[in-house]
Amino acid sequence: MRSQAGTTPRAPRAGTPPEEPALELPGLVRDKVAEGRAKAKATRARQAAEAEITDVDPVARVLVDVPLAHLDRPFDYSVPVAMAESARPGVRVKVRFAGQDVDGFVVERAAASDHGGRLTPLRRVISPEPVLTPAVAALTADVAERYAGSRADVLRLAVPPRHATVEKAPSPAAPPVHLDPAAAETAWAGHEPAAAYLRHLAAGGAPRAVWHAAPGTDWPHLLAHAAAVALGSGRGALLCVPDGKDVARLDRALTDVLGPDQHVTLTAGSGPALRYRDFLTISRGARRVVVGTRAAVFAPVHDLGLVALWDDGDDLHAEPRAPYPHARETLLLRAEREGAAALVGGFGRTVEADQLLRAGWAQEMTPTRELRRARVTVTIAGASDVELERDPLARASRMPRAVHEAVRAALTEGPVLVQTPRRGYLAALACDRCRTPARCPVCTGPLRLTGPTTLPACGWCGTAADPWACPTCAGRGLRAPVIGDARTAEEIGRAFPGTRVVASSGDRVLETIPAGPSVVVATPGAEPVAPQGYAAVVLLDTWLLLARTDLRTEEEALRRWSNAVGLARPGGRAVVVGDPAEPALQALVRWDQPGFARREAAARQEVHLPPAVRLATVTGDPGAVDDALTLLALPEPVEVLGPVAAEGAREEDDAEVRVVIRVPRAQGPALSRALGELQRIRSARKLDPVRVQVDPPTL
DNA sequence: ATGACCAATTGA
DNA sequence: CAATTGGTCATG
Repeated sequence: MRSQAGTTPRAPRAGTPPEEPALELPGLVRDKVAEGRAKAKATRARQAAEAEITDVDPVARVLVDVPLAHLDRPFDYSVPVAMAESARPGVRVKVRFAGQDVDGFVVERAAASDHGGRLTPLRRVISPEPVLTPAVAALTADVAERYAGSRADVLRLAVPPRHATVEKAPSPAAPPVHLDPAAAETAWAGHEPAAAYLRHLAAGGAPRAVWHAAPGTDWPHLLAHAAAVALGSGRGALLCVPDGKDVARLDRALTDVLGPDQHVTLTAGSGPALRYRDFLTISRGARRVVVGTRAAVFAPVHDLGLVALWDDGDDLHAEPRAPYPHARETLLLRAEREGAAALVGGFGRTVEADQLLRAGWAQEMTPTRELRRARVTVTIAGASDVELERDPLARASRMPRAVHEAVRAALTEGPVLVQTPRRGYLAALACDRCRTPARCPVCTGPLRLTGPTTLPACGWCGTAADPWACPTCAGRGLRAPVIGDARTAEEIGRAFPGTRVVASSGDRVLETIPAGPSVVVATPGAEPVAPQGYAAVVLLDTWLLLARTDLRTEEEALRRWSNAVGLARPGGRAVVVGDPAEPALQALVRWDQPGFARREAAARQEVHLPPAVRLATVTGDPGAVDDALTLLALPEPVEVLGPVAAEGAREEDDAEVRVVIRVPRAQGPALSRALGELQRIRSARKLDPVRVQVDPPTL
């Protein structure tokens, strides 16, 4: 390769800067200078050999993969002629950065650089595949900013690792698709204003809705129809669900509605090769309908027309890796930036979704009164002591007679689902006679079993409860009230001899249920789907889900119950064992999760909790957190709570502390900016790291 | 991170 | 006075 003038290996002598040491320096220094010159000469020779710079757009802006927050911006490199074509925006490159070879993405090509000095040439284009589309590049910037995290971290979530073999294979285009425009409106009948929403979507619009599904709704089919409408408008669709089981359901529904080979599924389970293959299918535009779990929110869907999220209250939507983005927030940022329609649906309603309605960001979509009536009837069966004592059968199976009768009747029509809280879900103890939750006599904290052999002790202050006496009935016995699905299944088997009873929970989740009359005992979240829906759904021990002390206890319990009741068939029954005075249970009976969320939102506003306020935590060593607070330029008004010992920290060895920072909702972006700035300063000054979480899912 | 550079600090 | 250490700055 021919060298350019001024960059030839002979150039250094002529180009020597005036301040460079002259030749009469002592021997040692002269040797050093000579050595440095030889090195520079070699470098320039190498660069000259590789780096004749292209004429058109000779500058490549590159995001370098370094973990330092203050380097989180594009750097300019020159583009050698050999890479003029391949170094397109979106490709992976290798560049020299701060003396080392690092990976990066080209985000832009430009005619000139505003960088003063000489540009180093790109070292290598790793592959000409443009894996970071402009839309996703912009999204990663939004997400990093929102969560005060580094863009490199978000890019790692957004772009899967390369797999060279997979890249060689082409991605066949989807076959032509034939859609029935009326089918979607028929499927959505009964949810208002779905028809208007779908028409708007079909016409290329970007309507946004928070959707409350009627119980018994075959939601995968409705979402598949919505995706079909987006596809019919010449655009793509991205559907995000909590787990692999839901992906599988939606996968089947999409095949049903769109035919085969129109969509791609993305799950965490598939290996690196499959993951990259599916990613390429999407980034190359060979498929434009994508369904997946939270990792799919960054999928580079072409011409995105619709983003949909199912059951946004499920904690699986929260990414556990820094900077901890939530699928809901990422999708909504995406809908805004890419002008796509949005659909946030579920049997429940989160206060965050309610916030979208109150802010006027989205419209509400709910079942009509008629549809709700035609669907599932929910009743509460009180589990009063009296009833239990009179009814030995009920006592054995924790089922009041009313439940027993309902199950018996339903079994003649179809399968029955029994939801029972998970073993160890909360190892809080209760009196074995009257079932009053056992409380610490010192501080009224919940008594727990911390180990199989230890005495029950208070979960808050650690006081051992020995001896213990029930303040209600003076009983002396304690029991772990969570019986677990296996025991429950056994008990139900005895109560209904001749009925098939199967269990689904934890690591043994049933995909399908046996044909014919059967009782399925499942823990929350592990309920199998019955093809035609359940004839009856029973919720046992509802008080247990409410026994947690978490912020979202009630909302979360209602969500789990709603998801179980949602699996009932149209015309089915649901019977709930619990306290009829409990507001969450009343909301379930009335199928008024939106009303519950609205009241919950008001309550949170009063006590300054999200989403009425924007909240962030800063965690780390006491000194590091202290430094962080000094450096933080927080917006006003602001509340800083703590520092207090961080949760989960063991007493002696790692004494991490945490502060909670909250600001009015409108100051959220300012808080994110301040925290981002903090991380940049901290990283530039090499201070001890702190973990920043914006909107942590739990506190 | 890594390296360069400058300034203050330490040792002979 | 030179050698060393520590803080700051830039990385294209």
